[in-house]
Amino acid sequence: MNSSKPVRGRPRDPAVEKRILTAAMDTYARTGWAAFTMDAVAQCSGVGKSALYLRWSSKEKLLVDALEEHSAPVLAPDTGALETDVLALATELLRYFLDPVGWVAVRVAVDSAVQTAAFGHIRDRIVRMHNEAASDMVQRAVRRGEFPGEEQVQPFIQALYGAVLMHVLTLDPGGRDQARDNLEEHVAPLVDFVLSRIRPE
Amino acid sequence: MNSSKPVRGRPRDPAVEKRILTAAMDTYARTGWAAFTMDAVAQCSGVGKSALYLRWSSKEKLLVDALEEHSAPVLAPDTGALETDVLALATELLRYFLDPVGWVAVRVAVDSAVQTAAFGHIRDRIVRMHNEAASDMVQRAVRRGEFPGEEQVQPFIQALYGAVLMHVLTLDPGGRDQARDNLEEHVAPLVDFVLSRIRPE
Amino acid sequence: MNSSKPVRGRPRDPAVEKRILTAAMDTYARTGWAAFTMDAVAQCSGVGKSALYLRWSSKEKLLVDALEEHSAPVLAPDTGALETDVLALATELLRYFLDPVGWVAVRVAVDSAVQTAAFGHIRDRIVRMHNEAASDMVQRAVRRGEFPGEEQVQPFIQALYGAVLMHVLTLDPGGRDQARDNLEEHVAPLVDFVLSRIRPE
Amino acid sequence: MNSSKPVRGRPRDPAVEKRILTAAMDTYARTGWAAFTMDAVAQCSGVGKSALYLRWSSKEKLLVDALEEHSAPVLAPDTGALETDVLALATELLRYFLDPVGWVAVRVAVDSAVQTAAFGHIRDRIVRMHNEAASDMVQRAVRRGEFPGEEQVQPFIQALYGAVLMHVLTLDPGGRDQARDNLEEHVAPLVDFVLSRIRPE
DNA sequence: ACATAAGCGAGACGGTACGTCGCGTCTTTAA
DNA sequence: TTAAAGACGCGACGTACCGTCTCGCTTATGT
Repeated sequence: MNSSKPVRGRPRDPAVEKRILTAAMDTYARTGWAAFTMDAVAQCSGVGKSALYLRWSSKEKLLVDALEEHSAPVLAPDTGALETDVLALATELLRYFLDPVGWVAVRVAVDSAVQTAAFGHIRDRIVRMHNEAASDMVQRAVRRGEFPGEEQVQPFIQALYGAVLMHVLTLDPGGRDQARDNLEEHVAPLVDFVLSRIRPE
Repeated sequence: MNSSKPVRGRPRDPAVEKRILTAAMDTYARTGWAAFTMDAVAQCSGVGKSALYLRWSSKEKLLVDALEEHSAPVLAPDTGALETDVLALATELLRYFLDPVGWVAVRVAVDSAVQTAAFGHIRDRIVRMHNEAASDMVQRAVRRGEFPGEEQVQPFIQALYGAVLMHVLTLDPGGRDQARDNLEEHVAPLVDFVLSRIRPE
Repeated sequence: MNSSKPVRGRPRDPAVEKRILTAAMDTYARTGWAAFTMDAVAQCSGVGKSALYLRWSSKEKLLVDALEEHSAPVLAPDTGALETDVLALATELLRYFLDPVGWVAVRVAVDSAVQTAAFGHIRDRIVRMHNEAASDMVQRAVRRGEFPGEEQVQPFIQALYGAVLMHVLTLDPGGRDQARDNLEEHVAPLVDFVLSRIRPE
Repeated sequence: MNSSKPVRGRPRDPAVEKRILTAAMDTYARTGWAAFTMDAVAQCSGVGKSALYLRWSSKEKLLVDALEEHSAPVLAPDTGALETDVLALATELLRYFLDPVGWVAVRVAVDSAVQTAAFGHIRDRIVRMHNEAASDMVQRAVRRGEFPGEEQVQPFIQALYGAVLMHVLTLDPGGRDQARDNLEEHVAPLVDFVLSRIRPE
């Protein structure tokens, strides 16, 4: 069925793509946006700049793809009960936000929320990616009768996500390190708060 | 007591400082980070680059100060009841996040959360600035017996702030415009949800 | 044999080099050292500053090369007799010193005579360039028996060059303009004097 | 009699002028034109920039005055005979050209020969300063009948000065050091050449 | 087999912003 | 009014990146 691409010329080396994305994440994670340079990524992945611009037309686009590639997108396992589902999701989310890779998603989403064209639809993809898992989870709870009404789904998700995000944002560098080793301890109060009044008293 | 600075040489013109900060916010708000240029700010404020670098050693530092200067830091009025206080605060917060100036605060906080030196303590300042108003508000509620316990203060604030932040993050450009004109409508569900967590059943 | 440079990457465009050198001389000649700006040269030659600094690490270096490139280095024609040779050389030299391009050579030689590193060997190149033609001329005269002894060659050349140089240095702006149109008239007395030193009585 | 200047306000400190001129020469001699900075001169002489610009309207003007102040202007002693006069003058001239202070004169003269207004009459002053001593010397010789005719005066002076100048210009750094310790040895051949045919055979 | 087409590493290129530094002026306090 | 200190507007410096462009070479397909 691949007769539809009668590729003439040398085919793209898939290894190159992989090397670039890895190098991109490495570079960003290690040195931050300021030193996230196309030349640096090229050098670090042993690739010419042509290979980069052949695939991504700008730095931003590359970063987003690198991000998407290297982020296990916060799975929300079906534990059978909302409470445990939420705890698992929040824990996973905290781990994600504390990881350089995960934090990039936040950064890009925040950046792209205000930018105009060519950068705007990136936020969509990131938001959607994260929303789906959470929505599924809540829908299951609704079906089980654990969650009051349809109209509180978005506020719930936004409060949950937002609480974890704000919690991370509030931590100082030392706190971040400490949190990485005690995920549940940091997450529990937030989950407790968000679930209170939903849980049958 | 001011013998410690016997003012040698020409003193810095405070008007210059003001003009720069205004021009900085203008430039950023109008053109975004990409076109937020030191030369542009200098030109637009009728100031030499020396005057800029005499006060701020980098673009980032300048932006942060401009931010702090020009952001009325989300006053939480004392309406006498937690419910109305929270609604007012959340509305103000939404307006703030939808404003270019306000969104910069988020951007910088997110950026600086992961960076190390020379950019790190900025997050502290921003976080602290926003935390104070909210904490005061909740403390008042605690005193009035409207708020259950001390240990839920931080989760409450983080959920409230986070929910508004996530809400803004979720909006597409069109939604942002629409939200600016219907602040309460967007804020109400979130406030309802968060407040229902602490309402006695 | 050219295996020593296997030409990796895009080769430098020789046309760029040429355009820069021309623009450099133009800029210098028109506006003098004060307005001889790297940005100006770049702009005027339709070239980025990168292309400039890729080849010359400083303004001075560029000027020197521009100089060398665009100075027909005072040819001393073989007329068959010392007297006419000297007159021709001196006339040519006067024209050269009165030309902005030529005077740069003097300026740079004088500057670099006292500077130490990174600017010093430039004087050598300029001096050597001018010395060769003159030495050839005198050697021919020595072979013809028109010039007394080997040991007077350097004093002779230095007196001849020096006399023309001092003559130009002595002229006021008006005099310079007038001299440009009457080269021989200005040169003749100097040549007469210098030649009379070696003429058999 | 000094009632004609009923100086109001604080009188100028003459020591300041002296300190500045000394610091100017020091700075130039040590570091060359590139590092000859108004701020540097001010700092090095313990003086504010105002004091500098109160007296000289530009860097160039200051340098010229510093130059004039600190250069014993090549005295040509009356030894009673042209030959010894010329030898003394040339020796003194060589010493002068080999001295940083003296070389500045050359540099400024060369620079100002091509520059337009505000810098041009400086060459006049320098040229005149040096011309007077030499002219006097030759006039004495003319009166004594040691020098042929009036019309050869300028060529003679220009050849003499020029020969010494070119000789210095031709020296490499090592040669300059060596010449400073053997002035006569370097000067003698030049003087011999210029004086030949004038001296009674 | 050999032309044609594309991928790829390397790095030149036109721009543009960076942060620094110097000029010559201005503005303060102290003498 | 001078003097020391240093802020100020301006503009060039030399560096670094962006995104594009050419090289020479490699690796495929199509004839």
